[in-house]
Amino acid sequence: MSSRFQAPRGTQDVLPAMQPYWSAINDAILAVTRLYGYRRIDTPIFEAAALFEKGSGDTTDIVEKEMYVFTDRGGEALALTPEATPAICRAYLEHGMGSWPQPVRLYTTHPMFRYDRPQKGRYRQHTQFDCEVLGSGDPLVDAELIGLLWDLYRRLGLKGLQVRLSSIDDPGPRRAYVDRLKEYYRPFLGDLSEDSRRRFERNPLRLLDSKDDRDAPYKSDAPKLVDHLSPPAAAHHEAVTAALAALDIPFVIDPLLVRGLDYYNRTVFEIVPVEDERAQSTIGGGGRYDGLMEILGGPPTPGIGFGCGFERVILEMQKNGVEPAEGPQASVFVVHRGAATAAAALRAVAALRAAGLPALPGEGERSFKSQMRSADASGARVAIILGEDEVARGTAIVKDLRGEGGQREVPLGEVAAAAESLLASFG
RNA sequence: GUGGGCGUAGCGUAGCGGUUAACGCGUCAGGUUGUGGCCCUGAAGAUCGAGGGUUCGAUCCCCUCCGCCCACCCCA
Repeated sequence: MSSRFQAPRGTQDVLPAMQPYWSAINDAILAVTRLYGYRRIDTPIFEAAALFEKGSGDTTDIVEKEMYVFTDRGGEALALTPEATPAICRAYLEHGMGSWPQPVRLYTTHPMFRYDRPQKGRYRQHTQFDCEVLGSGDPLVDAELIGLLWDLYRRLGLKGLQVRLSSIDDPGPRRAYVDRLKEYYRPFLGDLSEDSRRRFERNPLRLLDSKDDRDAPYKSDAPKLVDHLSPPAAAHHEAVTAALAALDIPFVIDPLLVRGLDYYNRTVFEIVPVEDERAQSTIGGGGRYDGLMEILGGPPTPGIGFGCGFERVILEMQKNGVEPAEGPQASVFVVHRGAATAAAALRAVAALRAAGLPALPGEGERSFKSQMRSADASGARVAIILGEDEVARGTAIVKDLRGEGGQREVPLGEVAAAAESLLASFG
């Protein structure tokens, strides 16, 4: 057992039984992106490692300790994509999308790789639905983007979700705020948790996000970034909240919301189940990144985007009791027995499929009983039975598997038509 | 990376320091002459996660590793 191969840690097989969830999400994505005017883009599974080191920020956890980096045979330093935004921005610059009509709305679904300790809702390979709007700094775009994601969840039947919104200002004013925050915390440094002391040096904004009880007393009185925004960022934030209100999207301002990527400015948001205390429950999040294109060597180009994890959305769907319909099953099962019937069975199955009916052949070596059991297990509603006697007569039996099991004999050439009319009679 | 819990056939479980490790579901095969769903019978299927140690003897005790789960960190 365990000496056999297993899927690598933190990865999983998506078995047939789970595929309806994936299809439901993909269908909903297709519908919603079409309605909102987003066009699909697919970027490579791996990119230059430096793209993420520069783009995501080389002090972020994603880059510092979670990236799958490797050197290929040509000596290139590559990384399995840990997040989509830098890759899509790279594509924007590489293909001159700046000369397309602005803004450019793009989406993708893409596997993401992060070398993290797996737990529920967190995997080393996961799949994200990702949307980016490039070339617009309009706050209405922020609201529209959030609205798209909200719409998606609604279509998937998710309830009890909440948008958490904040603004982390622009880099200059944010630095000023961070200084003020550090001044506030400096006198208490000795009382803080070890983690928070580390944050004080490396990422002071995270101080506000601490879950350690020792830090709690200081959090409430700390100056909040949203309350001290620079005038342009404040106006932007106001406009976003007004737009969300106009769209009837319920949201709360969460001053403690800090996202873990360096490139964010102004709008940041997450969508979470309201009554879920689990740590890994965020099912979508993103923000604005007006400075990223320049970091990547391009012209100043504002942008905003989000990532949404399929696996977590599925967990949420299950929690909500959403059960996507199974895909199409065989509706006709062709039972046959004996060497002389093999060719007729093949032709019957082919004729059924040609008529658009999902059809499955039985295994001619097995008994009729066994094949009929298979027919039942397959979910088929009609069985075609080809015994040696029938084939010799040039006929086949068409049997109703739903009710009492009535059957009739028809000429071989009429099998598909007979099955079709029987299926039609079921309504 | 840190701390804690867990790991018995495909799935869900029982079990005990000592004869052939049990049950349900599932799978396969039968239940008379060529026919499903219910029912009955039978069979296959587990080196009791892996490796090492303690012991006369370990699935059950100890160590290491692997994996899963939970929390932290962080994130989708």
